[in-house]
This record gives sequence, C-alpha cells and structure tokens, in this order.
Amino acid sequence: MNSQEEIDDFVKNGYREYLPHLTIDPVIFGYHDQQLKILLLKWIGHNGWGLPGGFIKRREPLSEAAQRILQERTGLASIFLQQFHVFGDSPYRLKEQSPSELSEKLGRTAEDSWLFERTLSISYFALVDYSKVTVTSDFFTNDHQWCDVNDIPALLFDQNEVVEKALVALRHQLYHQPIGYNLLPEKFTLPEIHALYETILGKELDQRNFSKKLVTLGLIKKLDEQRAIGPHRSPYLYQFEKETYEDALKRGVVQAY
Amino acid sequence: MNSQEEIDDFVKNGYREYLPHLTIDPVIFGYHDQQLKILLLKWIGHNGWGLPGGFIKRREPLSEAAQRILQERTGLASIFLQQFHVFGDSPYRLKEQSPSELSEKLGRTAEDSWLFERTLSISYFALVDYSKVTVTSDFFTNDHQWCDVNDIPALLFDQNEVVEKALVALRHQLYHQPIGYNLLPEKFTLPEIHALYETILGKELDQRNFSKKLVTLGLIKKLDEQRAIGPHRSPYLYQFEKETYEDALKRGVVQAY
DNA sequence: AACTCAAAGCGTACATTTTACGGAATAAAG
DNA sequence: CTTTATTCCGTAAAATGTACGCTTTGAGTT
Repeated sequence: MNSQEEIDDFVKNGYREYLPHLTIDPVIFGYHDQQLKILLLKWIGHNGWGLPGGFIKRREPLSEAAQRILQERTGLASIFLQQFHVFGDSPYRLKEQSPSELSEKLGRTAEDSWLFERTLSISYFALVDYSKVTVTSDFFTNDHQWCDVNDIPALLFDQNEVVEKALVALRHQLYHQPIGYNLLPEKFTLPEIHALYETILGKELDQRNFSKKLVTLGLIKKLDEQRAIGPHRSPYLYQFEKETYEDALKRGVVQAY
Repeated sequence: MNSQEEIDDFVKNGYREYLPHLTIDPVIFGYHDQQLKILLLKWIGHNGWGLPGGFIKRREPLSEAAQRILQERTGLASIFLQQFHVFGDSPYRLKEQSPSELSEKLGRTAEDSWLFERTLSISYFALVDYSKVTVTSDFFTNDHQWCDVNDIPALLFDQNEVVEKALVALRHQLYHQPIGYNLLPEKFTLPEIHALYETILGKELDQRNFSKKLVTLGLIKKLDEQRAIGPHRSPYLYQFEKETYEDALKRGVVQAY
C-alpha cells in the first residue's frame, strides 16, 4: 500500500476486504542481550506512539490474520503468538473518532470512512529476538522504536493497559510453557537462558536452582561441548529437548490438575 | 422482541443498533446437587442445539454487553463472568450462511441480512446455580436444556470446541481464583464445598487435605454452628472470608511469581 | 610455571508444601 | 448401648522448593 490512490481506496472501500470494528493489535516483545522491549509505532493519524495493528480479512481465519499482521511488520513467520484478551471497554475505543481530526492529519477528506467507527481490539502477544527483526512501515506510521518495558510512554487509547496485561500474560506463560526457541541460539549456555528468564520476569533467580529445575523437568539437556568465553571457565552448551518442549507447549510445564 | 414487525426490523436493520460480525456466546455452567451442566438453546434457524449468544450494541462496553446477554437469558446480574477466548478460525464461522436456508426456516425472506455474514465469537464463561435460574427464550430459540458436561451433543459451528476450552478455563480458574459465592448458601459445610470442587474438576480430592488447604489459605472460616443432617454426625458450618476471597479474586489464590 | 580473578556449576542442608492415611468423635436409628 | 454412616482431627512420609558454601575451570598476569 503505497500510492495515494491505494490509500484513498483503503480509506473509502477497505471494509469490502476487511471486517470493520475489529483490529488485531499484537504486543511484540523483543528480547536481546538481557533487554526486554516492545515494538511501538508512531501513528500519523494520531500523532502518537501505539501498538502495531491490522485488520482481519473477510474470509481469513483469525489466527492467520494474526500471523499475517506480525509478518507484515517484522518479517517473521511461525512465531509463537498467543491471544490473551479482547479490549472493548475503554471509552477511547467507544468514542468514535472525529473524522475531521484524522482527515486533517492524513491531509485529505474521508468523511464517512469505516476507519472512524468504534473498534474492539483482539490482543495477542509474541516474543522475538529484536536484533533479527527488520521493521516495515506503512502509510499510517512513520516511525518505530523498540522500547524498554520499564520505560513505556503514554500510548494511544487504552494501550498502556494492554501492554501491562500482555506482560502479565507473558510472565504467566513463562511459568506454564517453555520459551526460548526463537530467542536463543540452537546451542546455548546455562547463563544465557538464565539471563533470559531473569529479564522477562524482572527479578533474580538463583542460578543453581534454576538450572537444576530446567534439567529436572527435562526441558533442556547438557551437551559434551563447551563454549570459550573470555578469561573464564568455559560453560557447557545445552539444547532444548524437542520432545519434552513440545509436549510442554501442549500440556503445560507444570500439570495444574 | 416479540412481534413479527420487530423481528423483521431486527433482521433487516439490526446492524444499526448492533456491531456486525461479532457475537458474545457465553458458556453458562450450572452447578447443583453435585451435577455440572451447561445451558444449551435450540436454535430455530439452524434446528440444532447451541450456546446462548447475543450481539454487542454499538456504544456498549464489551463487558457490559456480556453481562446484559447473561442477564437476558438467566435473569442473573453481577455474576462472575470471565472472557477466555475469541473463536474465529473454524470454517463454519468463516463460511457465510446461505440466506435461503435461514430465510426458509424463519418462514420469511431476508436476502441481505447482516445476520448472514461471518461472525467471530467472543467467548465468556459463567458459573451459576441452575436451580435458581429461569431461562428466558426469544424468537430465535424455541427450547432450552441444562445439559450434563459429560454428555454434550453435537453443537452448532465449532461450539463443541468452545465448550471444551471453557471447561479447561473453568478448571484452571478453580485453582487460581476462589469460586463458590453464587453456588453455595451463605453458610455451608465442608462436604458441600468439597463436592462442588470434585464435581467441577471431575476427580476426587482428599477431603481432609482439601479442607485444611482452604482454611490455611484463609478462604473460609469455621463457625460455631452446626447443621443437622439425618442420622449422622452434624457437620460444622463455614463461611467465606470475604476479604481474603476478594483479595484472591484480584491477585490469585496462589501467587504465580 | 605459578598466581589471580571471575565466572561456572556441584553438592548438601534446611524449610515448606503436598500427599497419604489411621482413627477418634458424633448423631440418630434400632 | 450397639450399629452405622459420616465428619474431621492429627501425624508421618514424600516431594518440592530455597538457600548457600565451596570447588572447578580458563585465560590473562606475574
């Protein structure tokens, strides 16, 4: 979507291709080098930072739509993507936007556009390695940033609440599902996965007990190789146990009942 | 909505009042006397059993809509109602229904109705005492039943999957939030709450450890009264600790991290 | 080659929680 | 006053979680 014509057409007739009143707004967490960030975009129409988002095609399964939207922004496919809530209570999302406001910002009139109507937001979260991602912009956004989760600015609508809830969901996830395949190299060291968990949870974990736990659960297995790191003792390399890992994805790391 | 005129108007113009493409379909669990059931309605247009459902008004907050729909069916207000998933993948929900099919069943033509379009379903679950509920019908349904969760027939669309997921969510809930206020008398015995938990989880729980756990958590407190039950030892009465209970509703019974 | 430093990682003791189950107390009927 | 069905107290073992001392290791430095 680049040319002015295409944009006009989207604003006027997009509802023919997409479902109105409904967007998918994924919170994309990015981990790298002991930092946890989220992807924010600068929206032209609103002149502020907000989450990426997109519409669902009229005949497109919901989960495909979510994958597509993630891929359009980040180029990543088959990433773990988890639905966690529908937001439809905030007065911001209830109040239909003033057409003139957006029209002005877009530099064109679009009195009756379907884009001005109330939208509910189906929220997903994903977890990626942000150093491997190239973010793609589109007409409605003119900037992006990977923003540290501890330093998030005021976002559009109720999106600060969305991010907060996403973080809770992600941390909950960490206790019930294995995480790491997309974030660590195939072979990784205990300190690496340890740092990953500490960063996501935002608190310290005893390294000795932590490793014991992961090995006991059978999620990772020790290899015979080591990696040379500077002037210190070489750590052993580990690998995820693919079978246990995928089993845990389905049934949960800890059996709840 | 009773008169033929009103129905015609709803079929033709309902989209002016309600958001299209989107329904709220609550799975209403009913507990009574050691039985766990769900509320099913017989839908005229489809001639089959399915979940209750309703549309969201254009300017109505999502959670209010859910409460309203529950109340319209059951007369119950301020019930614990938990959103758990949006279903939008099933081919059944993707395929727009044949207008002629429904028109025929409704006994009238409604070629272009908004009702025929694809809908996603925002699913909630609730837990009520079904012996206290009077189910209200409307024009689109002509029968209802409280159906045992272990004996659920083939439902419309992908609703069997919805029910399955709801049951998982309910059981998960039971481990992380207190449940019982609406289902037990104000003062209840240990065997009563014990049976409730066993029924919902569908498995046995050691009664001695179970009571100890609830008391230790501070969720319930023992009273000095007893209840006479037939020719056996009189059980003590217990009450929920309101403060702990509501605290647990917010923060979870078990602190996850 | 010995020394030093910082990080890796082993092992063990203690605390807490979960699980298992014997058996006493109780109410009412016969 | 015995029988029977039920409530519920108490304790012990098992499993899990937590805390932390101390040895091992690799490479640069002396």
